[in-house]
Amino acid sequence: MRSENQAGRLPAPPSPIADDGDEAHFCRTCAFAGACQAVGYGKPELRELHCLVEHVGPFRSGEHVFRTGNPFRAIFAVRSGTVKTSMVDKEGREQVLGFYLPGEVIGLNAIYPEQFPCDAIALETSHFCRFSFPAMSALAARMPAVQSHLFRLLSKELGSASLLAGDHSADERMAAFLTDLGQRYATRGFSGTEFQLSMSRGDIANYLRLAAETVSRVLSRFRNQGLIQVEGRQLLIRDPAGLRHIGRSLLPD
Amino acid sequence: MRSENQAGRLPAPPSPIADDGDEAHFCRTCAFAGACQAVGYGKPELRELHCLVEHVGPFRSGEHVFRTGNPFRAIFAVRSGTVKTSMVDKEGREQVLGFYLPGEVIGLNAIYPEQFPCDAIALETSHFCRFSFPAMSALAARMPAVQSHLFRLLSKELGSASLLAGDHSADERMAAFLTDLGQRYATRGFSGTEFQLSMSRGDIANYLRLAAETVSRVLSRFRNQGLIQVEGRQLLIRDPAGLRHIGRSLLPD
DNA sequence: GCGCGCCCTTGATCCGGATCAAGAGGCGCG
DNA sequence: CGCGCCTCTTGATCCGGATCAAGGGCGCGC
Repeated sequence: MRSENQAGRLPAPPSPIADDGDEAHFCRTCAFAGACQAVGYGKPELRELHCLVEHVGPFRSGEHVFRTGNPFRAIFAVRSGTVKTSMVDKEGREQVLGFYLPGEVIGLNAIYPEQFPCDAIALETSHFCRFSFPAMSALAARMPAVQSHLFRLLSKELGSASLLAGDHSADERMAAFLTDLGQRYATRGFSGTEFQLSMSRGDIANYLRLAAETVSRVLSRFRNQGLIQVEGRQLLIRDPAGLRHIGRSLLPD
Repeated sequence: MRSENQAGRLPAPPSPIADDGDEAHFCRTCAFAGACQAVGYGKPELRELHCLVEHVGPFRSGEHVFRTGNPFRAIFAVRSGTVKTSMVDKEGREQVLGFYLPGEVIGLNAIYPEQFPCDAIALETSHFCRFSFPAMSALAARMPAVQSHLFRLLSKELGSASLLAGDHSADERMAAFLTDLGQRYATRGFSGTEFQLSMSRGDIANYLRLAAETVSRVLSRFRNQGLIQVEGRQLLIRDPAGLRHIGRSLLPD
């Protein structure tokens, strides 16, 4: 399990790290930024939200943030690094459920079963904000903005979960995956066209329900078609519109 | 679009209809029963929850409960009948997202986008309870039980959405589908082994990401193996354990 | 009653992606 | 430095399920 922290051969772009924030501004790129803005900076409620946060990490590549069956006590926002969530089915096969970038939230699917239904594994050295869920719920009851923000986070994840469900070709899946990743990086203020794939081909394949060989082949084909430039895990999207068009049936709008 | 309401050739079992309830008891099989029980019957809060409900229907087979793009104002609990939710992608292909039985809730994935991201279409004559979402949110802020119930509903749906995502054989999907349907009927107090499939083979196929022909073939095979008895849309599960075993990799526990 | 359309079933063929196989490149470690 | 492991790539073959095709049953409207 080598550390992904060191730069690779190529000059790596600055590592995506969510803005650290401070008492007054909190993390600007954080998934809860909206909730904070809604109540206005400096209000006592923001201080309360800020207080129930605990910074945890670093987790090195391969380390678990939580494990299947752990009692559910908190949700986590990614501060830096990348995480994958995955389930292991009864036959011992891993199922990658998703990848989470700085500013995104993991653990929401643990609310109902009251224990984590999946593992969360760091793909590179990562840091998190830990939000105690009981405290968060109590705060939500007093702050409508926080409550509706939680509802929206949950509902949003519902929407994205149904995306990878359809029956689509390997090309469509791959194109949509890369486009989506780029968009999410862009949303958080990083480059949406040039970034590191922090997960292995095997993880991508598993997530997209393809074989690792197929992922490799599709990436090669995209490279030959001039859609992307890819060397190891370093990716450059040369034709974002073309890529988006291939994956259009899986992508919103 | 013929009405599914009339009984078929076979003597149909009593049509699943969620208990109508009254001011004191509300719908016992309803998805919100838990929230009501949590605060105790007869309390003023229950009256409030009961008050924000509006009964709507009947919707005949093929009619829309809501359409993609409709502004989101309310969620719906199925009171009687069955609904499918589906999206139509940019190529005009339909994607069935789910089937909802009496007592289950539709519309949760509309919270984030603030408009319905899918269509909801009655598969047989159906009735609903309509919960105004703004009113529900306001109530949730005052009643922790309602709030946590909403969180749990959302989180639960997150869990089930990731089920059909994996790459599984047609047999596994079909077995898991039938087992799941049976379980859900059983949870609501109906027979879990004998019921009507209220959706067409085409809808099942679309939902499971299979061809309609494959669904037909798998059902025939299951019948020949003595796992089920099926005549048209009337289904009897003869070997629940066997069926569950085939679909085990998709099923919880 | 008769014909038409829809849903369902079953058979034949085809194809995308899985699987099997082999080899290359990089990295950590002894 | 050399070895072994792991990841990635590329080629060859295979298979499950899609697609194409045909036919039956039933409900409904004329």
